[in-house]
Amino acid sequence: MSARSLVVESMRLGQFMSDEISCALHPYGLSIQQFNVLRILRGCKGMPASLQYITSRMIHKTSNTTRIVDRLLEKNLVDRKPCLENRRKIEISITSKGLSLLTTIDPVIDEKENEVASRLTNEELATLLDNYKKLFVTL
Amino acid sequence: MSARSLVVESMRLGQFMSDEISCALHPYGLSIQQFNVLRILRGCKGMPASLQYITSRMIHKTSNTTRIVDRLLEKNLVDRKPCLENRRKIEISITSKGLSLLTTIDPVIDEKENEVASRLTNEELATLLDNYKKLFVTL
DNA sequence: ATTATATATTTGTACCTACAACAATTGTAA
DNA sequence: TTACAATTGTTGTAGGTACAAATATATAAT
Repeated sequence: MSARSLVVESMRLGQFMSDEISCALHPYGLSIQQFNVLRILRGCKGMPASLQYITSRMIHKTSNTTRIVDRLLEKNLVDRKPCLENRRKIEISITSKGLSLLTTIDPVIDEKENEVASRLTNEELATLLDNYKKLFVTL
Repeated sequence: MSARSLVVESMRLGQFMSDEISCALHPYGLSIQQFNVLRILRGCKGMPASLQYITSRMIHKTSNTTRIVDRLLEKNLVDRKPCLENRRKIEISITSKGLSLLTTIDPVIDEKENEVASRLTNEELATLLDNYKKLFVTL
């Protein structure tokens, strides 16, 4: 019985977290996936990233990165250039507009994350993350 | 820092669970949402359910139940009749074909759920579910 | 050089989610 | 009764997920 609860409640919790973040992002016109791609690109610190690299860092591995990047392009939040060394690749980088949007959003998301995490003590949180590791590979 | 991990890893875990179940359902041509609706209807034990009732039991509350039921209808896994007492409502029930499909799938899902749950001890599992309750309302 | 294989991205399709607008029906209150 | 609000379900649209096939380029093998 609790095997089923584990599966169902884990899905519900994931959905809950996703809803919390999506909701906080809504005023900025970003989906959670678009936001994630922007944060991945910021993490590259000036180095452009290939689509393949971005995909490997996303939560939904089978998500279609091409089309998510397309939407960020339309909003001028990212740049996209063919890679000269390897013409199969394209180089994606975050624009200054993208960076400044992230700077605006950062504190909102931080607060949301802290608000949720504050429902657990530090010990409970550590135990939870530890149990996650036993359940699945968390790169 | 671990506030962010909590949010991200919870989303990842939810995705992992969802993938595991989706994958097990794939040979039977059911999506996880379609499967969920069938299980909800079986739980009604002969009583028909309204779309509203089904929606209230689903993991994704904003999911479009009309269209998910449409697909189950096409496969003759559910029935759909107007409600005579309240003509705004419709009555959905699982067919015998739907019931026997569930009977086939049940052991496959049970095994998958047990396999995942076996990675934790009973005590760890209880603690995990307990922490879930602190994080969000699990009806 | 030609062929085969691997890599990197794009495109297509079915289904789902989120949100909003709409239509029909029912309930309520002046 | 008429008007207004609430309930129930449907439809439309944009974006996303999952899976598979297609395209282009690069690398390796013969």
